[in-house]
Amino acid sequence: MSIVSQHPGAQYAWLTAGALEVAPALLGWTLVTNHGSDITSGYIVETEAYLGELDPASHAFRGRSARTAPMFLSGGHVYSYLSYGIHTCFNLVTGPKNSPQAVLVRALEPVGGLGIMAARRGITNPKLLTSGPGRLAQALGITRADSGTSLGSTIMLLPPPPGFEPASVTTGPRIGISAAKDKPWRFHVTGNEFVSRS
DNA sequence: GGAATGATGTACT
DNA sequence: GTACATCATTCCG
Repeated sequence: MSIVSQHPGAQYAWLTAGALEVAPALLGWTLVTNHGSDITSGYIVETEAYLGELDPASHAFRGRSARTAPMFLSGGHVYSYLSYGIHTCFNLVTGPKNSPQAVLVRALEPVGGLGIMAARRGITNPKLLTSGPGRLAQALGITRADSGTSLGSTIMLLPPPPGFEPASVTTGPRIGISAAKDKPWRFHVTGNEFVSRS
């Protein structure tokens, strides 16, 4: 049985909460992508919250543009963009419609489709497959074409498995930004070896 | 081990 | 023209 069919009723309504609530709550959820027969998945172990118009580090800080329009959709949509000309970064839009907020998924612990991920990444070391926003997007086959789509068909989010113990969460400043560096809006599973930085 | 750097597209000044 | 929510490689110690 595939990991997808084990969780046929994934619910996304809770993603309309604020990014600061959703970002830590996503830790331990499973992100799944399904491209034809290529199914890849991983536990979310690192996230960052971006608070839209209130947050100078957010792409939505200066308002809506063609690129950032998906951030203005309701929670449960996808916002993906090209970073540094090379890497795709994957975000989950949160909050109600026209309240631009998003959670950047920065690292996964690989669960399913390791061979597919390795082929997409061109490497085999499991620790380097999904430990970073550009890396995980490549491993899961997420591109800018997914920006503005909603969760459910190609990209899915599944609750933590039964019996999953809530992990200890470490909070700290976000990575790779120049504005609002003091805001502790990065969350990761304490001690997990797949986070992009400890 | 860590620091520096090139790659390369898009948005915005 | 400059900055950028990054990564892999190269250099130095």
